[in-house]
Amino acid sequence: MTTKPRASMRTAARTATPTEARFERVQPGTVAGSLYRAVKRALLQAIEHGSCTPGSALPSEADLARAFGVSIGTVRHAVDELVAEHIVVRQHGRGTFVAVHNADRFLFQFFHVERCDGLQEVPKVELLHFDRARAGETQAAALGLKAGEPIFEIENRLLLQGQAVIHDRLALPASLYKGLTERRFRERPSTIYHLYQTVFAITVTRAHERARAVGADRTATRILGVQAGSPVMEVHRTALTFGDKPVEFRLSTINTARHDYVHLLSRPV
Amino acid sequence: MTTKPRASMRTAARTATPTEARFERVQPGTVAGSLYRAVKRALLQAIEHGSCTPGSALPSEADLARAFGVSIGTVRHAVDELVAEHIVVRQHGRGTFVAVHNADRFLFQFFHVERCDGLQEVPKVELLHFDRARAGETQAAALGLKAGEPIFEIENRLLLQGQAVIHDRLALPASLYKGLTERRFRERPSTIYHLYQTVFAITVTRAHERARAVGADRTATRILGVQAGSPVMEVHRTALTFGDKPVEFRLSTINTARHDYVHLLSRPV
DNA sequence: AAGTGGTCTAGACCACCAT
DNA sequence: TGGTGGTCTAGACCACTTA
Repeated sequence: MTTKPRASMRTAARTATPTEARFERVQPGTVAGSLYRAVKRALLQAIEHGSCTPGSALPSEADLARAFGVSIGTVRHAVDELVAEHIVVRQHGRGTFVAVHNADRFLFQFFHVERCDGLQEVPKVELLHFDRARAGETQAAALGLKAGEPIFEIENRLLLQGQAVIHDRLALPASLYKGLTERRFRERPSTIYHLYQTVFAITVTRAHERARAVGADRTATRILGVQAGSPVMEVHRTALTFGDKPVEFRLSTINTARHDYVHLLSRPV
Repeated sequence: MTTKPRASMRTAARTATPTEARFERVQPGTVAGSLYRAVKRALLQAIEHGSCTPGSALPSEADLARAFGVSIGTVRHAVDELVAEHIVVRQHGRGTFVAVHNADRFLFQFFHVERCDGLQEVPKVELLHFDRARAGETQAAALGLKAGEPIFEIENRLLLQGQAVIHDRLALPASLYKGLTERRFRERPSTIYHLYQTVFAITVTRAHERARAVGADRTATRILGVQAGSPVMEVHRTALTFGDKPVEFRLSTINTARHDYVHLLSRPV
């Protein structure tokens, strides 16, 4: 396919390389025929399979180019796409790092409720319930399981400005979160997605949500303090990891009396 | 955008005249210091000021590089960003075209209501009311006007699968849409944003929405056929053109009994 | 066959960060 | 000062569309 003879190039000594990943020369794959896509795939594999852990630096672009046997421009093209997908983060003068799920990222990418006047705030999360259960129809469908397969079921109440605004019911496939306990969940140091990422090597990369307006049921009145039957928003979120594999289903009930669900159509570049 | 946006694009490109824009050599500007940003600004100016009209082809990348006195790689970097912002569309082997607001783009970028089972459909729009009015507080704030400034107020009912699902109330600054008449609005050949673009040279580039759940009022019951007080979604949308200038405010009431408001968090690349 | 965008190379120099 | 990403060049060849 390529005219250039790719002479065997020994991978450079990686004594200074901060990750453990070993990269080999790439050829344009058959699936997505371009070289930069092959490089991207290789980097994704390394991140997905734990050779490059969240927060660690990738090898420098020059090193990657040498290791893969491609030019720097090709490496940059691949990394550009990973940056656009929030998989890695570039820092001028420092390096390129595997993105970490911290509070900022959660607020920016995965949390869309704010006060009517536009005030944004990281929600305070109260754990209400933690249990093992079996997937119902909806949960199973969203998670790609069969009904009855084991899941963790977790209930949270989210507070904004000290007020209960959101009731979340999470469903996690038990097979993906082996060893998860209530204590471990409760004592996580950061966001829930940070817990998934650091303890279970599950990185949430994308999600999709479907929202509708419903009347508040008993549960909503009890947990959010709204009147029975009063209008609240109900959001079904499925969170995905690499390869669009579902790793969390979340049913949220939002009291939109003093808060809005915000949606930006086409972000600026 | 699961279907092919090709056909419409193709027609548009064939009928439109090639661009008349004349480009001069660029220097790295003082605002955003890089050369490719200067190229991007120049292209945006040309599009915004009508030298490159919607549907027409940009000069080829080689020509742009010559005209601007930069290398092709620099031109591509600039165009890459315009593509990411949906300002232009590349077509391999044909050229790069100023994006047209057609039904496909509307569905893909600006319409987020679909049937619970995931069925997407271009809504049928019924005009209910068309009038000149004066901006209220909310409308003025969203549009960057003073309360009382003249606007067009337009009411639509949107049908999906033959059922009334959405009630839209649009507010347009009268100063931006001089000569707009009910007839012109009613007899538009395509989407509303296509009308803005072709007749008033207003291209909607982005929008932001704020959604909440409310009880259906008299108007909602009359127009959507829902029970008084039943939960419906209310969405405030502000549509923006270049430079984030607001050009439309839209208040939507959505009957979410059989339809969902959909939100994709982080699109794939 | 001619023209377009898509990929890729093999460098260069600059801006930024840490030491 | 050395290493990183950010920008830019001046080409080459490939894939695709149209005439």
